[in-house]
Amino acid sequence: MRRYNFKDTEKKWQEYWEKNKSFKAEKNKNKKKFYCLEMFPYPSGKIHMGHVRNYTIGDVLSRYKRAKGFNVLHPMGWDSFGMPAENAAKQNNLDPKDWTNKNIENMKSQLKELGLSIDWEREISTCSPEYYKHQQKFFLELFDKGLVYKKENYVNWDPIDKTVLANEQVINGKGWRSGADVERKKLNQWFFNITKFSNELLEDLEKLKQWPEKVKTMQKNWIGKSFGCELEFEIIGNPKINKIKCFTTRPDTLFGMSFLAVSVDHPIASLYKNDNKFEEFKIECSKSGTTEESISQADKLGYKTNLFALNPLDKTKKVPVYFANFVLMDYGFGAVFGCPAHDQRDLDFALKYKLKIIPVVKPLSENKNFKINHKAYTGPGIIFNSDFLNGLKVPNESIDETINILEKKNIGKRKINFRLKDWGVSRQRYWGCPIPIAYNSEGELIKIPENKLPIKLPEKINLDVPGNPLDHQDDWKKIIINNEECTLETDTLDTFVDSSWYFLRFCSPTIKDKAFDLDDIKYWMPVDQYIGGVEHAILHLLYSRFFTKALSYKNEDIQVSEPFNGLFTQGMVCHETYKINNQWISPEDVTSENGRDFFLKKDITQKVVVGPSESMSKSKKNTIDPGLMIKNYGADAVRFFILSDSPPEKDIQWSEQGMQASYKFIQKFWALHCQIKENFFAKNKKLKKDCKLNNEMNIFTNQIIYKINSSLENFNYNVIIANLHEIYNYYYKIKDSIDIDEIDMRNNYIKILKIMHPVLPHIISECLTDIKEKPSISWPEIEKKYLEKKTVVIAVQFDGKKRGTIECDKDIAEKDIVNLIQKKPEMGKYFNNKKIIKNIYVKNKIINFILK
RNA sequence: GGGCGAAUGGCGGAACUGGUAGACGCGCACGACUCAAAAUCGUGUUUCGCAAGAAGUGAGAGUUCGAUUCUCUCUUCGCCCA
Repeated sequence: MRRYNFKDTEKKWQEYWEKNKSFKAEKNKNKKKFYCLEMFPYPSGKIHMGHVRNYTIGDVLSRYKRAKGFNVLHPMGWDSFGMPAENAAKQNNLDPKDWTNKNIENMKSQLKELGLSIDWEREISTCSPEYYKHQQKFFLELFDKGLVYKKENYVNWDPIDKTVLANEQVINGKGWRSGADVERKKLNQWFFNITKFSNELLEDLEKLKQWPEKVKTMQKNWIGKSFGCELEFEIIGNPKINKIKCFTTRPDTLFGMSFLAVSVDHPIASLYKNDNKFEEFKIECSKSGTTEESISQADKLGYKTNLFALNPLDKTKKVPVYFANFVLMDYGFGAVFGCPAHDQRDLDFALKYKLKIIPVVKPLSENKNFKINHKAYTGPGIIFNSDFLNGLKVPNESIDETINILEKKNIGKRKINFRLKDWGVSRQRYWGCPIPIAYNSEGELIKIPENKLPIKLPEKINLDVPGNPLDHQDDWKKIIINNEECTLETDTLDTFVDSSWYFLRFCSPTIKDKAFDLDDIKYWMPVDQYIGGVEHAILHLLYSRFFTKALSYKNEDIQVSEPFNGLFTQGMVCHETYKINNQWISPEDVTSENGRDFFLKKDITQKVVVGPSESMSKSKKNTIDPGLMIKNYGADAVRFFILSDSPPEKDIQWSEQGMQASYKFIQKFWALHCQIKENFFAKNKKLKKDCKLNNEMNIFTNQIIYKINSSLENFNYNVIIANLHEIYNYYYKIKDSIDIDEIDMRNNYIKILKIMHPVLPHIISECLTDIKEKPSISWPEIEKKYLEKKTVVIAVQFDGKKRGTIECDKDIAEKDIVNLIQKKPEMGKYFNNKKIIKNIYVKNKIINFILK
């Protein structure tokens, strides 16, 4: 027996797959397709463990589906535009393109070392003009459909990256990439009209049966549909303004109104242009970001105007008008009425500025002296203190009935409002897809004509300039359109645009004149299984859904309404954190003898402080390099470990011990294979008959195929690993047995190898060819007769408590098993002096005696 | 503050539609091999108990012949939104 050499063997099979184009996907309408897609990576330089987990999960599924006879499309590409390239290039005086392409080459070879069953002929890269030229066409197509527009608005400005961030890219008031405090700034920006599809994006979530509920809920909340009404308030105090419009979901609390709050960006702000104190207030407000979150966390600030608003239901009541920092211009109409008694935010504001607090909803248990102190009442109840609304039940009856009244009086209108805002796609960066728009000398907007596309990025330019480097490219910016000299738009597109349609491009990756072939997407789309991190649950998935809908909007040729039929979100890879003197230390520099106390490798007198296990990140230095692991243990062992231990949707702890155990499994399995080969596959052996263990082996094999099969269908990949251990344990037990028929063993063992193949493709391919089998896999059929047992072990309960088990024939009748148990001496003590009131018998599982 | 989810040995985790809790792995203990160690192999490993046995799936209740699984209350943790 030779030791298993994973280095040579894995290389051999990777070359074999490449040479034989084993994973090439070709459209074949006679075959059922399966499109398996993992979220494509950003080419940052090296692959990380998150990639290993993501792509291993997808690879196991792809190989399984291929074995099952599906025509599998399993492509890979690169999300290659974006800031890190630009920053790295600036720091090291490189070209972003060179930096990116070098990273792609490196990561591609790393992915190949993992033994992934990818059709590399379909590789795409979003920074290539071959890709983004189609994106520019889409931009113009969406422009023509009225789904793209330009407007001036406040943006989240990242002062470090010097770019605009979408609301969802602002986390806790900081830029998601740079971590800088986000500022408010007014800019002219390009937008995609995603809100046009708000309702569709919400309703179509229902169609996505194979998506995690969690993700659907997150999207639902993000879209944020709310039912309410719009209201007009009469304003007095300044003849230039007589009305302000509001949106509210609680019109039934209108009699509790004690102020009206408007955004500092509201049109009426123009009345206070020369008011220094107002300008100061405005600056104060702009210090917090524009997200709902940062606004809600900021102190409630107000600026009292000389205006008053009349309560539309009782015009004898007037309330002051404030500018307030918690009112957003782009939600509703930038104005809200304040009802302190029933909204905590309004209450905080009212307490601060000593405004009236009038309760108008009381819980059923309270009387009409119900008072509000420091906690707003938002629960159900009954309307009071409200004239003709009194007695309405909150919330169902009161809201609806109030809107009816408002509509009748012509004061308000029923309205549905969405939290979702249009998608700002302008970025003031170089390394992104240029927007195919120019401006003529009058500043008019000109679409770039088809024959001038693509607008390619200029190469080898100076990036070390403030703001957008493209602004400084005077030669590049000049373009002649219809004999007129125009200036190119210098904004580039948000990289989320690049990833909003790449799954379509994979269907026709090399076609030149269009983004995809209709027939190709008709065959391959939608993606049957999409796999990626839950961190993209909102942004990327919502944008991709929008983009798909935008393309099929006014275009009957495209019948895809949802891009991803199935979605699986995998958990993160975590590792303990280490510190010395409050400095993070990499696991590579740490050593331990007992697994409890850790020391610095190069100086073992220095004790390392062990912190909690957290998701691997460069900043905490708790990363493990997959390249190194593959080098030390082999791809099969790494794949095996990353799937073991935890269910794929949950976080997994990386452990060196676990990694080593996986490596040992590979070695042990090879040793077992060699023994089985010698004992059962040698030519000079003779066949035997009536072997005792045949039946047992057949039962084991077919049961384990059944188990692995259902685990594969349900993403219970950690259970599959446990099953592979069981396979080893069982076959190790019978490997030298003389009580097994050779032909039977051979058949069973080949089946076993086949079901192990998706997880461990290299060693299993080697085992198969080693016993003269083909390395291409067809999934073994289950022989049902072996799933049905002849005898079963039944649990025996007395008064619901298990007291023992009994082996008997399958499907035994109730009276027979009762007889059998009563005759058993060890059961006697449970029956003594007691009467059987009844017994509950569940066939082949359990019998329960109720005694008295 | 709201929504969603989770809690099972020393650890990661199994358990089909309510029916034998703890599969599988790690760790640990003992043993074999060895001059010795590592590696490897064998045995054991929920807790209490010498044992027979009893208890046991975050806490408490409920439904049921029977609950890790269903219902309610609570505690803790995680994620998302605010």
